[in-house]
Amino acid sequence: MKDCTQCIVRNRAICAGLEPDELEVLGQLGRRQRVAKGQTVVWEGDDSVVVANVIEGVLKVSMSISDGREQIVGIVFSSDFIGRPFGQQSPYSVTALTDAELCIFSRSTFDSFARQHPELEHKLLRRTLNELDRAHEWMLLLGKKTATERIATLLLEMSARLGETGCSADDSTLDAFQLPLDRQQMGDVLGLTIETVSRQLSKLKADGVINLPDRRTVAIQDRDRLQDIAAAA
Amino acid sequence: MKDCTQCIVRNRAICAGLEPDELEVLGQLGRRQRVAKGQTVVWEGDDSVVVANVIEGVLKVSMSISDGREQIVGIVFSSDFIGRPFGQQSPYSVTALTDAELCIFSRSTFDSFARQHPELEHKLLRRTLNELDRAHEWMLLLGKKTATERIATLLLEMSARLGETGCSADDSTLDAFQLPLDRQQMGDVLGLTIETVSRQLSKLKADGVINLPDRRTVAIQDRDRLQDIAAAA
DNA sequence: TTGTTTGGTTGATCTGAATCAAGGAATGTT
DNA sequence: AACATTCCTTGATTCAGATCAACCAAACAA
Repeated sequence: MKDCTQCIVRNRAICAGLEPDELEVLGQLGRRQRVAKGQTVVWEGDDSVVVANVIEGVLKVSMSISDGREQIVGIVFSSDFIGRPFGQQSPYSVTALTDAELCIFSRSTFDSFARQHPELEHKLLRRTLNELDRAHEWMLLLGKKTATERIATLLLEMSARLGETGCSADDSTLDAFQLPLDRQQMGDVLGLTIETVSRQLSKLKADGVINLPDRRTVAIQDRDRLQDIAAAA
Repeated sequence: MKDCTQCIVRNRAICAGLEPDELEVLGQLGRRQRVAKGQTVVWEGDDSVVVANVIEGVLKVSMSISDGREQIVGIVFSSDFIGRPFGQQSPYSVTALTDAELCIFSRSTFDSFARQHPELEHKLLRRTLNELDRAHEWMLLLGKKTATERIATLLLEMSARLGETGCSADDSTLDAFQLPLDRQQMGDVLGLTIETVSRQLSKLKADGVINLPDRRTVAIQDRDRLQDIAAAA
């Protein structure tokens, strides 16, 4: 990798806060890699050989049962971190939902660099704590929410996360956006089938809460109502 | 607190690995506190004022929806860490399932101590990564597993975690143990109702996979079969 | 243009778990 | 011992979401 100082996720990824000389060293350890939509970069159960920063694109983190049932346990965006540091095996797979660009490190190399740079470990800790919070939210959704509530929650979450740019000012929650997920994947995040997802979306559209100009785009028409539905109010 | 070096979770809690002088300082910052079964030590949505190590006992970590639906998102045992460091608010409640003893720190005090002790943050990071792995496992369970599979998974998990003592040698998965949860709480962990939990337990008993000598105790009769059920094999 | 494929919708039916409803068995109280 | 109370089990019924089954529409290929 040439120059981390020019990286577009420089201020949002875990590398933020490193001193120029440290960044220089880290830059030498990583390499940029493009991955095509659909490509899997980490396999569940395999040795955890790489970790990475997401520079561009959206990826899914998923786990599955032997008979093929799959649960998406996370969706990762630009500037997020992927992979399982400090662990022998990766408990999940990571697959690109869109074409993506990553900044990849060998896991063991990254581990030892991190151990020598407390600031980096601190960033990673905060990030992991946030992810854990999100996982807990999702457990509440999967354990207790109805299909409508789940769909509403997902749409609001996607709207918020696709709107995050890191530039504090315009962390505008988007009212119209492209879903990086197809219906099957939405089902796999929400613990629902493709048909239920489709029906619930149609219902929200019929009720005037959202609009669906085409397969992949969602336009939120009545955010307050969507929020009420998501919160079961 | 008098003397951390005598603490029974000394070698398993995040304080493990601190130098004697650091441990001395940390000891001054914390205080021991007993909590009775049923008592809540952290409230969802409140300012995150305390964090703690669990010295003795079992606690639940839970989140809820305004209408009262509750999901248990974690169960915490002796030597585990509770609370949300580096965060303004606690996203969950923590409630004692048995009488318990904690080693409590003010959150802000703990945060700054941690920032000055990379070794501690590293321990906390590893612990948080493990918890995240467990949360992901549970998302798979909540999103995709059947009632029987969920019960089987819970019993195996409780057997394993109650068996962990930190002494590497006897991390024996227990074949008989006392559940720290009642039926309602089992339902709240598994995303099931009390009736379904009861029926599935009765079924496993009828099939000779487990025995239920009394309300709270479980004896695993056929661990292989239980594992097959949990893994959907 | 006409197939073909892929992804999405909608309808009909089924089913696993929820809900509703009684009891029963421990545990605690007077 | 008699009575609550709490917790659990079991049965009957219902229902939200799964499954099964067509069909539709956009994207692509020939």
